[in-house]
Amino acid sequence: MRIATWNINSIRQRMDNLCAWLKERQPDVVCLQETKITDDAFPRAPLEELGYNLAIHGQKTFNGVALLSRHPLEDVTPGLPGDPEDDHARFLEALVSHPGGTVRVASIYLPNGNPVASEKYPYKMKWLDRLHDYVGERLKLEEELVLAGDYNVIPAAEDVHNPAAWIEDALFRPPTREKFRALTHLGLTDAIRASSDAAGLYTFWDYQAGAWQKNNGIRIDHLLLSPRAADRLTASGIDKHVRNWEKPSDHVPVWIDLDV
DNA sequence: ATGCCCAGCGATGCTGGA
Repeated sequence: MRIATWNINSIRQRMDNLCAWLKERQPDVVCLQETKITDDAFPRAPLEELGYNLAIHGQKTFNGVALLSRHPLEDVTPGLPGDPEDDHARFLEALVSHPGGTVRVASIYLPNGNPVASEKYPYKMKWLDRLHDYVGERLKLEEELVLAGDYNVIPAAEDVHNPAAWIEDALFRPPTREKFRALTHLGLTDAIRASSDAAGLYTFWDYQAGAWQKNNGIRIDHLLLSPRAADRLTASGIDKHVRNWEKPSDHVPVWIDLDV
């Protein structure tokens, strides 16, 4: 089973690229972020015509997550537990039911957190704490669990072209990375890092200042796997070439293959 | 040294992104 994540930066602006990439990569499940659309306006038809079931959790203007799946989606649950006041559409979980069993998949759009001196940074840190609590509970189920999305966290120096320029940024400053490590130390495997120590495996390049042309990128889109999912991991990849397409998102798709 | 670009909203220049 192939599972992918992609921050598409507006479903309306990216539908042509999304459909072209679906045909090319043939994923079974896709976690989307930054759909930027309300559920009633979500363009379902082109995706359903390609054979995907949809689960969507959106809002007007910002955020918005979705799941596409060739297999049936059950237990569809929007929202990360732990803060009833949080009305951002940043989390959507479902159980993918395939012929050999089930895989639980969550599409995650973690808060950016900049500027650090604003209320946005504590919101990000609290969101990481909530995710930590959620993962602790979920791992008790000993399922195949895939937490995929835009984490807005650069895990380590080898995941950023120019670490010095990012050291005070909400995506890379040490307290952020500390919380991300605490999360993975619960027992999650970073799928890309399971197969390569190479530096320069980026998933985002800013639209500004020729960042793409200079390969001034960062790795912030991750698939984190439960032990049972990690045991089934056979391949992973970053579809960097999509950043060269017309009207690209600033993020590119990341995918894994699970032998299930 | 700083901003550069893109999207949404909605009517024009702002916010948010990372």
